[in-house]
Amino acid sequence: MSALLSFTKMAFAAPRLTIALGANTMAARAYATKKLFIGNIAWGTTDDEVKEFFSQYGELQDIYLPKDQEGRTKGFAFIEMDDVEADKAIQEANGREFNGRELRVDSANKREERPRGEFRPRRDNNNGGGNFNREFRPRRDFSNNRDGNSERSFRPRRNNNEEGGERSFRRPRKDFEDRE
DNA sequence: CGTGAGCGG
Repeated sequence: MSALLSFTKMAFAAPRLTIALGANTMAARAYATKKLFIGNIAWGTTDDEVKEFFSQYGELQDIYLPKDQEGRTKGFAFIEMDDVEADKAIQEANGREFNGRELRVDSANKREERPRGEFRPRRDNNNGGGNFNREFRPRRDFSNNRDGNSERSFRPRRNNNEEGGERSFRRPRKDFEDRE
């Protein structure tokens, strides 16, 4: 009984092992890191702001935010940090407001982890529901002029606009008057 | 771009 008690006491009293890292922290990065995808970032957000925001969950091993020519964020970022801290960041930072926008924090595994050339739909904004079922609409068939003759189905409309009485005046052929 | 769903080097 007492042995069991002491065991549980030890288990619960086990101090959080704090490994005193030496000079090079990078070499001591024995634990896994995780990359996070941060979405819905406000336009004017900078690297330091993102870094500062997520440093409260742990030390950032990497941070990258794509920007356009004017230096503004494209709206998302990638950070890399310790695994458990990254999970903590997902739990706590996802949905939190940052610069007026609700952040979306999730693990990032889409671009470079894509195994084979899977089909990646670009922005399909045809139905705003967010589902990517691309309804394929066959475009109009203009292929019936492949023989190049007069079998085309499209005929240019005659110009019948009589705006202000000034219809398109067609000059009479002088050949007739001169000839006859 | 009176931008706002997404996944970088």
